[in-house]
This record gives sequence, C-alpha cells and structure tokens, in this order.
Amino acid sequence: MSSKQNRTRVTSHDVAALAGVSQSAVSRAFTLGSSISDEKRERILEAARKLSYVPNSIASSLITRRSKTIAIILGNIDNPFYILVLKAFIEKLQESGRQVFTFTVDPKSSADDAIMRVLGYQVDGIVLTSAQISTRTTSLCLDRGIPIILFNRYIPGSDASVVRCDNVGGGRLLAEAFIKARAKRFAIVKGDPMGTTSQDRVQGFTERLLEAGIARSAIQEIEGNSVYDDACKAVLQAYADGAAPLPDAIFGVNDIMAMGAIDAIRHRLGARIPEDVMIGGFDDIPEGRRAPYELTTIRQPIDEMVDETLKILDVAAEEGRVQADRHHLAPTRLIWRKTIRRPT
Amino acid sequence: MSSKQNRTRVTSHDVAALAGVSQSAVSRAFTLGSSISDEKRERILEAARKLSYVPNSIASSLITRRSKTIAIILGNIDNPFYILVLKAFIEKLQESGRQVFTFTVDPKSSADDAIMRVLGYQVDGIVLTSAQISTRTTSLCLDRGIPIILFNRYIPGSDASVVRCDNVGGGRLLAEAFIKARAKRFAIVKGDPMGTTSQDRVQGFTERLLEAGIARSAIQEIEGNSVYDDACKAVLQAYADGAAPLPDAIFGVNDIMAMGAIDAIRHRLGARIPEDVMIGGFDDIPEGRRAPYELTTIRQPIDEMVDETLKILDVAAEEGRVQADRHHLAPTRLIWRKTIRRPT
DNA sequence: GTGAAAGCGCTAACAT
DNA sequence: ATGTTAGCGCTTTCAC
Repeated sequence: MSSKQNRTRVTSHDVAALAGVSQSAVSRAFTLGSSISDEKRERILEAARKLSYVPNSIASSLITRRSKTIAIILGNIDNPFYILVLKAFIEKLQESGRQVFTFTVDPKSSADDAIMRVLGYQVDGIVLTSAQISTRTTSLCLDRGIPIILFNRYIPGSDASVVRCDNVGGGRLLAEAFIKARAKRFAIVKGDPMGTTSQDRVQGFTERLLEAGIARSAIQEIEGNSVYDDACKAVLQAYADGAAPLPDAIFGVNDIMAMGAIDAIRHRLGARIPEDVMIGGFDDIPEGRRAPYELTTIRQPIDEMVDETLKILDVAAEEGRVQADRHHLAPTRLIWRKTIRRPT
Repeated sequence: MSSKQNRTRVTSHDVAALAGVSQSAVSRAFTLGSSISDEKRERILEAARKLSYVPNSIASSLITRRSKTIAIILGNIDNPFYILVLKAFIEKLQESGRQVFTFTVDPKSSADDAIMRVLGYQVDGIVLTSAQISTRTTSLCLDRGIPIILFNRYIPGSDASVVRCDNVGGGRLLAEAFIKARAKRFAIVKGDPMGTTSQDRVQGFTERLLEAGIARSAIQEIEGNSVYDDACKAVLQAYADGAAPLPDAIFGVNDIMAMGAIDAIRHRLGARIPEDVMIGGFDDIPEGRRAPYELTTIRQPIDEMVDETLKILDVAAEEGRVQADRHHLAPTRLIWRKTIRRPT
C-alpha cells in the first residue's frame, strides 16, 4: 500500500505537474471560494489524492499570517473545571478547523514565557486561565494584533479582554442559602490568594453575610490552595481534636475543595452533612453530582463563557484588529442538592 | 509603554539594521552553538530586546521541516487517567522547548481527520490514545518521517510504535487478589469494546479465573463504556430489584468505572464494600484514593510510559527517520487499599 | 478563469 | 566569524 520512505515530500508543484496545471491553480483548488472552474478543481483534487498530497499549513501561515491555532494556557489542570473548559475549547475550535496549543503554567508564576513562545508561532489568539501575565507581554500581543483573553480572571489595568462569571454574585447567592438555613458560624476554604476568582467569591460571600448581621469574627478563613488535597488537610487541621468547634456552614470556593472538605468532615471528623455542618461549592463540576457528594453549588455557564470567548476571537480574526478590553460577565445560579438544608 | 498598533511586525532584518549586522547574524545569534562572537551576539540580542523581536518559528519550521510541536490525540478526555497522561506530556515537552497540539476524538471514530490536519503542520510526532487509526494514515505519517505512537493501545498489523502497560498481566493480578479473598462469583464492567486496553484486561482477568477452576458461567460481563455514568447505570440495571444476586467481586476495567460501580452498590443498592461485594480497579488515578473510595487497583506507571514515548520521539528527531514498530511494555502492580478483603 | 512572478521570514550552504 | 545567496511551499497581485 505505501511506498518506501520517499524522502522527498509532495508539494503543490508535484500535484500541478500531474494534473497539468499551474501551481497556483493547485492552491486555488484547495481554497474555498477562489475563482477556479469546477472541472479543473476536480482534476486537481484527484491528482492530489493520488499523491497523498497534504497542503503545507506552515507555508500557508507564513504568508497569510494566520495559523488557525489558538493557545490555551492552563493554570490549574488539577481542577476538573478547567478540564471541562479545555474540552469545550478544543471541541469547538476543532469544529471550525482550528487547533489548540495547550500549555500548563504554575498558577503562581507568570505565563509570559509560554506566551512569548506561542507568539513566534503566530497564533490567532491566546486564552489564559488562572495564571499571571505582565502588562508588558499583554501589550506586546495586542500590538501584534493577537487577541488575548483572560478566562475567569482579570488583571486591573490590563488591556486584555476578559470573559468571566459573576463570582461576586455567586458568592452572595451561596451566602443567602446559608443564611436561610439559619447558619450562624462560617468557614471559607479559599483558593489561590493571587487569583481574582477566589478573591471575588470570598468577597461576595462575606459581604452578604455582614449585611445579614453576621459578625466578621464568626467567619473563619482557611487556605485550600484551589486543590482537593490541601482543602482536605486544611479542614482537618482546623477542626481535628476539637481545635475549634465545627462551623455551621463551609463555603468551598470551588467544588473540588468543597469535596475535600466533605470527605474530611464525614470520613475523618465523623460529622454529618448537612445535619452537623452544611457545605456549598462553586463551579458545578460533574464529580460533585455523584452519590458521595451531591453538592449544592453555584453553576458557572461554561458553554456561554466559551462561546463568548470564541466570539471575541472571531471578531479579531475578521477585522484583523484587536478590540481591546472587551468584558463579558456571565450570570451564575444556585443548584440545590443535598449539602445545604433547604428551608421549608 | 506600548506603541500604537504598529501594523508592521519586526523581523530579523529590522534587528540586523539596528545592530548594524547582516540578517544571518541575527539568525545565528538566536541559534545556540552557531559560530558567532559573544560580542556580536550580545549586541544583536540587545537590539532585539529594544524592538521586542520574537523570531518567527513558522518561517523557521518551513525551512528546517521541524516544528518542535507534538500532536496528542485523546480519545476519552472524561477519564482522569488520560488527563494525567496529557499533563505529563505537556509538562515534559514544555521543558524541552516543545509545545503540544491537543485533539479530542470520539473513541469509536477514527483519528484520521485530526492526523491529516496536523500533518500539514509538520508536527514532529503524533501520540494517539484510545482512538482508531487506519493503516493507510499510519503509513502516510511513517513515509513522511513523522513518528506515530500508540499509547496504551495497539493495532494489529500496524507499523506504528506502541507504548503500553501489561494490561493482560494486570488483569491477572487482580484476578489473583479476588481468588485469594475467596470470591466465587464475578462481574466485569468492561470499557470500549473496540479498544485493546479493555480487551486485554478482561482477557487476563478471565484467563486467570478459569485457571483457578472458576466456571465461565460464574463470570458476568457488563458494558460500562469506559465512563463513570454508564458503569454506574449498568451495575444498577444488572442488580437492582434482585434482577440477579450481587457477585462476590467486581472488576472495573478502569478506576473511573470502578468508582461508578462503588457508588451504585453502596448508595443505590445499599450493599457494603468489601463485606458484601469486593471491587477492584485499574489505573490508580488519584480520585480512587479518596476517602469515599479507597480503591484497590492496578497501577500503571505513567511516568515510565511517557518517558518511553518521549525517547522514541527523540530518536526519530535525531536520526531523522522513524524506527518502525518499537514496542514498550511497562509492568503493572497491585495497590492494596480497602475494596478487596485482604487474606490474613 | 488562469499562469507568471514576487515574496512571507527565516536557515543553510557557500564564499570570504 | 561573517556576509551573500538561494530557497522552504505556499498565497497573492498582476496581466491576460
């Protein structure tokens, strides 16, 4: 079926020769909507098939200055929420004939290195989730007409576009659920202290509690570092051996930390949920819906957020320029399951 | 800090002009180990910094025919095991200055489309996990000198290299653990029927059971489709309302399905684990270690497998040719936790 | 509608 | 060690 290692690759010239046309005709045959007769296109495509010709996208990118690839920089790949986001981006971009460069970066360190690298690959856009970026790098991208979108995070003073959900509002929603359930003493398992996502959720939550007359001293803050293990350990450390009495309600600033808190409380501390302590999360990842958790949480509309991001990318691609500082705020809503008592 | 949209991008010529050298000198300044004086390189790098010059990797790829990018095609992104694999690849490739194109593909459909696409981007290698590929596409890649590696799967008659773990042996290991625990009646929650991974694990498991004198009729097979939800539902359907008596032992062909089985049995069927029914998994994902599961399972050595894959990729890159049909088999081992009774 | 010609921004001989 | 030259494989005017 296949020939021996044919060292020399097949180019549009080879196809042109076989089909008896010019090299530019071959190019046109592969470009939808270019002026070429159907008859000729068919003949060229046939020749291409015979030779197993695949157009060289690298050469094409060099000249068109668009690579049909988007870079996605992930800060916390251990959080299933961001896998959901990654999956949504990959699938939707694939559908529209684009591919994605996936990078991971320590949430605490800067994404600048990764960005400089993809800059050389002429990516058509950069999506950044939970990672830092300098304003210098941002304007470098923007100057070159490469849109950069902060997904679920923002950087004050940055020109990058941002797409995020209403983290403050979500925090408030959860606070209200706890208040209605008559909780008096609270704990918050916080995520990355540098990230606006965690900050905003904590702020909205606390704000609403204070409005309801809860004393600040009745709200304990615990560092969960955005991951299951740390959240689990932190809760354990805070309440093991009666170090402190268990609070009435715990807010896990994301679902995966809420799950860590649940496991610590139920399996290590031997308390019941929601009878002894109530727990609320944020994100609504599928894992939280499973039988051992049935987590009451705040849902982020991933699809809407991803679509909105794609829209910004598309506009940039069509107009050939970046519209700086677009800002989309998606609504959140409370999903009742079983970790918060529901007032009758 | 940043100038207005400067439409015209900066190239090596601009840097050359500013530094007062030839354009090729600029190229050399950015290529480690090329003959250029330290003094001149410094001067060029300085000029480059002033202009925020980033070498155009696209142009470089066009000429060197190597893009420093690897494509990873994921069949089942819902299985956390493959996220672990993806993460390992991304991190290790990033370290060595390479980036990855991530693709997802329905495990049942073929990866051919995705492969044809990356072929145009001159990728330096393709890693395929749980997805089909035609032999025609395989030899197309191999002919062009692009190594393709099947990760944890193989295709009889294919020339692609494969790196996988000893799935048959792992299945046997688990069967032995069950035999020692005196199980008599078994169930297997199977994964993708087309995938060699599931097939091999089932085969090893069954084989060992038969050797121990278990009758084939004492081994029930259930379709779990490689995902949590389907496994959970299938187990429920098989045993709800006493449709059939619960078996002594269930083999979840991967951890995520074993977790689905655990939740179904404990929360829906109200049986105890391991007292009423024992459960074993395969993969050893972190989720299985958590308090609600503590799953006894077979560990796959991800790091070893990824490193082995990288080695094949590197050899191909250095020698400029693909050594067809390399085959690495990684050992598995049993990790005892709490879902199988341990004989004293 | 079609072909010829001119590059895209870089690397790799080839001289010097 | 350095500059000059010739492309990598394609897209895109520009004539016809």
